[in-house]
Amino acid sequence: MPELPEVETIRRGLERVALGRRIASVELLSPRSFLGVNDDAREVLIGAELIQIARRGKLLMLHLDKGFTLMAHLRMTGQLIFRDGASEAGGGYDGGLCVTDGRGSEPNNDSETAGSEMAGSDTAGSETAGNAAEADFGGGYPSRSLIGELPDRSTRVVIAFTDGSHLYFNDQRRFGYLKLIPTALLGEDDFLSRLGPEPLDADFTWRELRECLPMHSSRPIKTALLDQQVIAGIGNIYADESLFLAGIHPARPVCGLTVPAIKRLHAGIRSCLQQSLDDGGSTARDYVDAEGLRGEYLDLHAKVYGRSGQPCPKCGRPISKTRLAGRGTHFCAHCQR
DNA sequence: CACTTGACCTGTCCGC
DNA sequence: TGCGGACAGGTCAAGT
Repeated sequence: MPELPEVETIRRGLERVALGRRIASVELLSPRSFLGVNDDAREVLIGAELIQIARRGKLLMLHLDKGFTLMAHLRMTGQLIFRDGASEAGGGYDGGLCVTDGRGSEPNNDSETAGSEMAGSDTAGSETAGNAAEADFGGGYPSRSLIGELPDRSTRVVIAFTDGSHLYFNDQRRFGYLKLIPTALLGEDDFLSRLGPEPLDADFTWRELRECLPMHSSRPIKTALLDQQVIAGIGNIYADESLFLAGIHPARPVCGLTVPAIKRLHAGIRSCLQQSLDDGGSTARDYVDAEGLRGEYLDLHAKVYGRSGQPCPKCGRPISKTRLAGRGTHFCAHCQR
């Protein structure tokens, strides 16, 4: 589940490999995964250069020249995967409107696009999985799509660049989306404009945390942490992890938090996010070895998440699991009060 | 008003 | 073996 560290990892990866590329075509295999597409979209997208990649919370913003921005929210199962040139041409899609350069947008593309992808100019030997090219990159929900052949059945949008490279938006469950909006209107986006502070910013102090928390509310601290309007970027995994590090019970009311507890929580949030970021989130590199995708991801990043019944790393008592605000919640009943 | 639950979606895992 | 159901969780909408 891509949370702040994973999304930031993707931002850095795409910045490294995709910046400066120019869009040749965009194919919507799942139109619902791409918001804000209208008659003007084609004109905006085709020929646009990717000039900057920013992040706010779990939201990625791919800034294009021409004054437009492609927002990407991966939600649960989203992935952004960049492949440098020589990828298998996109044929046999199951439909959907298709914004391409050569011809108009054709709702039916079966035979049309089959061979239309310009044969890569620098098609080398090109290995598939295992030995990814230097410029390949993938991040998001850990699945084999990160290293497998693309497009695959969870591919929703394919962005082809003029140099033959591709950016794939994959999303098994279609919760995520791409959204095209004028950069000048970013501030009016409902979700973006209401996001809380960035927990990894240098000026996010414990006082800042106290300020953004609803200190008079009796709602459980965990649900406050999950609220993107309170703090941006924390999801279920890092909420559980932060609270464990801070020794705070997830159901504890916000109004019951003392200053020392808030300081511990502040430290816990920052350290688990930073730690995960240092580990590179969950990117394709973690999965080159194939076996045990899930296990490795959780081993790397979780002390309590997904470990119910296993011994608490602090006291050795078994980790508990309950439901809070409809979410699986993992904690140590002894260490977290 | 404050908080909880359901819907969205699809792949995986478990039990019968 | 096959099938049904529970489960996973980010966010919004609806419900309590």
